[in-house]
Parts: sequence; C-alpha cells; structure tokens
Amino acid sequence: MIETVTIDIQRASQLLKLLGDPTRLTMMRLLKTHECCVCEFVEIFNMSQPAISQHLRKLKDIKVVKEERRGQWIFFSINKSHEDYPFIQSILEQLPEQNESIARLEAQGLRVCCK
Amino acid sequence: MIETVTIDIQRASQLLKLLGDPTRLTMMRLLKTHECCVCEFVEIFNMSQPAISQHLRKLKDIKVVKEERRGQWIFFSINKSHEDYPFIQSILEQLPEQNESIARLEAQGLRVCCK
DNA sequence: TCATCATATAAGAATATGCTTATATACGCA
DNA sequence: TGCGTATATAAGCATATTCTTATATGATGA
Repeated sequence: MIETVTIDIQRASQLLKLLGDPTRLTMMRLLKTHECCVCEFVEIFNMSQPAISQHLRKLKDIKVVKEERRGQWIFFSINKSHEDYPFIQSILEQLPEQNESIARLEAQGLRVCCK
Repeated sequence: MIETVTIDIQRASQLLKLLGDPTRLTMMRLLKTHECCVCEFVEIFNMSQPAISQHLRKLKDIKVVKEERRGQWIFFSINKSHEDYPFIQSILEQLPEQNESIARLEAQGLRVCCK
C-alpha cells in the first residue's frame, strides 16, 4: 500500500499564498538551484532593497528559506529540512529554470557578489 | 529525452495566489472528487452565499472550474481541459481528502441538493 | 402570472499587501 | 575609530482582498 504524502490544507494555503507572488515565486525558483544574496535579487528584479528584503522576510518567517551570513553578505537558500519541503519542491520543479537571470548577473560582473 | 512540463512563472503565481486561500483551496480539493453547487458550499464553509459566490467567480474567471446549470442549481466542477490542469492537479493530489465535509452534508440531508 | 428558491452582482467597509522613503544595524577595512 | 557597504526595520500610502448588506436575475411550480 502506497502512502501518499499529504499536507494540511491550512498550511498548504498559507504556503501557496506566499508563492502566489511573482517575485517570491521567482526567488524560490532561483534559490532551488542557486544561493543568492539580497543585492543580487535587487539587480535581478530591478527592485528596491527594502522591497526585496521584505519579500525575503516573509519567506524566512515561515522558514522556507534560511540565511547564512558570510562577511557583509547574507546568502539565502532553500530550507530543505522544512516539513513541507516536498510540497514546495513539487511546485518549483514545474517552473522553468531562471538561468538567464543568473547569466545576466554574471555578464554584468555582479554575481558572487556585489563588487 | 524526457520533456518536463513547465508552466510560465507569471501564470503559475496567478494560480497559486488563487489557491492560496483556505476556502478556495478546499473548494478545489472538494471539486477534485465531487461536483458541488453553491448552496452546498454555503453549508460546508458556513459562509454567506455572496461570499461563496465571489470565491467561485474568481475560480471561474481564470477557468479552473466550470459550471453547469441543472434546473435551479448550478453545479461546479474542475475544468480538466485547462491548460494548467496538470499543475493544479499536482497540487491538489497532495491535499487530504475532504470527505468528512461531504459526509456531514449527506448526514444532514443537504446533499444533492438543497432540499 | 406570482411566489419562492438558487445564484449573481453591486456597493461599501475593514483589513491585508506591497511598495515607498527614512533610518537603524552589522560587518569589513583603512 | 570611523567610513562605506549590505541588509533590516519602521512608518506611511496606494491598492487589493474579502467580507457584509442590499438587490437583481433566472428557474420552478402553484
């Protein structure tokens, strides 16, 4: 008998609500394959630093991302230990890669990081 | 070579935003296995008829559900022809069944429909 | 045709969301 | 120690969301 993993509907709707924003969803898709810091997101989304910071805070609040300071930068990554990581992952893997964003950053010399 | 189905990030975030509400998400999970009419939802969610109607309208607007009038009732069901149905389905199938809601309705004699 | 039931729509109010600008904090380096 | 860079937080504002109440529409059946 196969046990299908399920997620409580309240928690699921909370997660979907957070992912239901193009900026945050793209962030999550990017973080699926790349660690990024705030200033990189600022470039990628062409959005103000506080706006980016506030989006990241929401993702941090429900612990779907984690942060790690390295020198003056804070790198974000997906929290693979999150109870609902399989659910999140199943969504993200259906989204197209966002490699152009990263490539553009690198072309501009703005990747890894924030010179 | 396996072609993974992907969905545009803008469309995905729009869908996730709509599913990111506990009422609408539960509706969709219910509709996955049962056709329902408005008055049934009113009972299930213990919510006003206009509130239910407005939630359904949002789901209808992006065509993830369809409606069919039968007599005085309008039955809703999931639109399996929707371009993004696989995406939606992949989310819904991770959610627990909502059979208790239906069972409760039937116990009250309020199912199929609205006597 | 009229009354009733199921549903939709409109308008308004309370709250939530997502920016903005200004400022605070934390680190690295001279 | 003091300055510059990276990031966070606070306050305010515009807009979006989700109810509410009131009313309109559409079908049924006497």
